[in-house]
Amino acid sequence: MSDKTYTITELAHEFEVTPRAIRFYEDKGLLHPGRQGMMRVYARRDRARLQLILRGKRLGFSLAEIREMIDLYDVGDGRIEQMKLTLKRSQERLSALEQQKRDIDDAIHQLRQDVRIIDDFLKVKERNRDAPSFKEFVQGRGAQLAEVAE
Amino acid sequence: MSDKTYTITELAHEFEVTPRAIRFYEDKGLLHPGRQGMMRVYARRDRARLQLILRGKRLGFSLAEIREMIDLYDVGDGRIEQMKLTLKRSQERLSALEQQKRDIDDAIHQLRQDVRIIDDFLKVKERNRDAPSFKEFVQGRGAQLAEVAE
DNA sequence: ATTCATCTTGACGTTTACGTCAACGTAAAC
DNA sequence: GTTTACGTTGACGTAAACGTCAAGATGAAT
Repeated sequence: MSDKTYTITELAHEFEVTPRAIRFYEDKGLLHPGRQGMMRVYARRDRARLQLILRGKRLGFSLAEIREMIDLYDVGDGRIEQMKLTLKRSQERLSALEQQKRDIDDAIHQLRQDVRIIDDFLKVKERNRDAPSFKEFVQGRGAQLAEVAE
Repeated sequence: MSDKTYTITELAHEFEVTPRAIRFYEDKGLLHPGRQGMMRVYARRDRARLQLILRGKRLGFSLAEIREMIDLYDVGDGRIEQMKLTLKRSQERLSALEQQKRDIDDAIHQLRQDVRIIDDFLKVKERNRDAPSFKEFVQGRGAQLAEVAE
């Protein structure tokens, strides 16, 4: 059951990528769709993989890295040593992702702060045409704005 | 006070990039260090910018995107209309980052789950040489593993 | 039978983000 | 004064990730 299949353009439309890109992922070993004559046939599994690929891209990973990640799932019923290696690699990936999460949390935090400062400044200016300059306004609020702006 | 400066190789070592890369960022308008004769002189501000650039890269943004982000800080004391635009752009960036955060949270969640499954499986195997196959083991634990593996 | 839509496989082009020389300037060290 | 260390500007090379034709196969529609 649930043996639904997709053509390449169906998937392309659904995920807003070009068929060319999908074939390219196959060339690079990230997808292995079935064939029906010449045509590629994508199953549920391939769809799931494509989702993984695109999420990986959104997170800034290279196709080679994404391939490594996907290969972790291809353990099948390999030997135990192989699975231990997979486990180790997975844990390393996890650490990298957690680092990235810290990066993004920082970025969000700072950007929120800066957005707020600009917003506040604009509000002040609205009711007081000759309020302090932006630079004075920024000083003492310890934003990244003050560090990066000249 | 705090007018410390850096040479290009100092920064390169500190952040583990090549001088070539730093010059490249300048070519692309992401940095504007001072000069002392021929040589570039990097101040606190430039260092902060370089940090922003590298964090942006770790998050998978292109240099062009990072430049747009940095330019948001270059508002200076521009006209109010300009600052309103900056505010809007910043809020859009914020939305994008929040989307990315959801992506990464998902990825971390799933990877943790999968790591746990593999770990459990290996433990079972350790005390019971002819335990169920990995595929059977995975079934019914609803991991992504089951979807993506063939 | 032929037109049309959709697929296929090359093959070459393009953009991004640097790496890698080459040739030269400058300032301190011997 | 010349070697050494570090800087500079081109200019060309390259890997990744596709885009963009070109030329042909296939199956459904007219």
